[in-house]
Amino acid sequence: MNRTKRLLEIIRLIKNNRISSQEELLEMLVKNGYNFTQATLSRDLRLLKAGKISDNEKGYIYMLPGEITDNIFSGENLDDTITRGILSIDYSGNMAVIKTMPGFASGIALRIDGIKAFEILGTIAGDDTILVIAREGISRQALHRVLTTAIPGGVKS
Amino acid sequence: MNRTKRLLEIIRLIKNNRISSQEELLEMLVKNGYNFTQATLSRDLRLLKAGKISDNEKGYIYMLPGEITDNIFSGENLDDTITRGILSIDYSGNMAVIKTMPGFASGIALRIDGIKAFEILGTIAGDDTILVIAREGISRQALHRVLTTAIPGGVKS
DNA sequence: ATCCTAAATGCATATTTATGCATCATGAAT
DNA sequence: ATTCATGATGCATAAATATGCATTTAGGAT
Repeated sequence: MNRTKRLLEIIRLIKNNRISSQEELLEMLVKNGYNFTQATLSRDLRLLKAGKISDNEKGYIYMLPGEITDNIFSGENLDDTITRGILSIDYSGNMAVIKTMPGFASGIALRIDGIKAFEILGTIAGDDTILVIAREGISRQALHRVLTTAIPGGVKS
Repeated sequence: MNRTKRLLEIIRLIKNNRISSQEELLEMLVKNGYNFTQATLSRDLRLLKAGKISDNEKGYIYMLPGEITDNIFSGENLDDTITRGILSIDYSGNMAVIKTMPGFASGIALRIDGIKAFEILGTIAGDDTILVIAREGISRQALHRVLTTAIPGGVKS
């Protein structure tokens, strides 16, 4: 039983494809070695808060909450600022502690919240420190990958 | 036979309400004097490129392209928001992560601190997130019970 | 007016998604 | 270890949504 892994795969598939039905998505997952039913997939999608939005090519496709708000925070100038604002990322237990330049923490936390990553339960920002709490079962590597994705330009960890 | 007028009414209804099914929407429209069937409504919604997105209260609701981002906060009256301000509670390890509407975290954390529960070591509040750290050995269920007590009527998870 | 065409709609039904219930797995409490 | 509670899942089916086809409607063109 590996629900977390399956959910992450579902996220990946939705992000990288235009999927217009659960049947279609299920087929992909089965092809990738997962074995379960549409009923479970329906529940998975609800967990991920996936929605269906209009698409020119395929009528309607699934999307994840993060994909919508994403571009709001993804201004190029902002990216540079954020990258430079981050001083370090360290891990402890299922948390990451991000040190930033004074005053940058809340802005960067906003950015991290913006991607609405399944792996991240939430963030709390002070003035120059952010605490990122990972969902249970998420590995340090996975968390780190999500964070570096959220913060373009990469980080020297 | 005034499709345009009907479409505008549909837009108005979707913008001002949280509608979770065509049946529900159709009922409203019929009550407003329109007379047609679900089949037509389905076609109307496709025309408007309406989509369905996740909603905390009603599961999934219809939305129109463009007003995607403001859906979470629309239609809330700010009076009973202390409880309504809570969007979700998740658990990881011996912590709970409470997501709130922006700005409400500290107020709600204050309330949680107020009950001085033995089970809770402390809370940290950002702008829209609260981290609740449980005493060692406290089960997730116990923590959840304490929190639901601290926040009457606030949580359904 | 008559005819023609394209859009709009209803009806019946297909397709898609959600869910009640039973079962099995997992982990905590005793 | 045993009992209990909780969560995850499948199965069967309900609920929700989309659609093929026939019919009607609204404008034009003659």
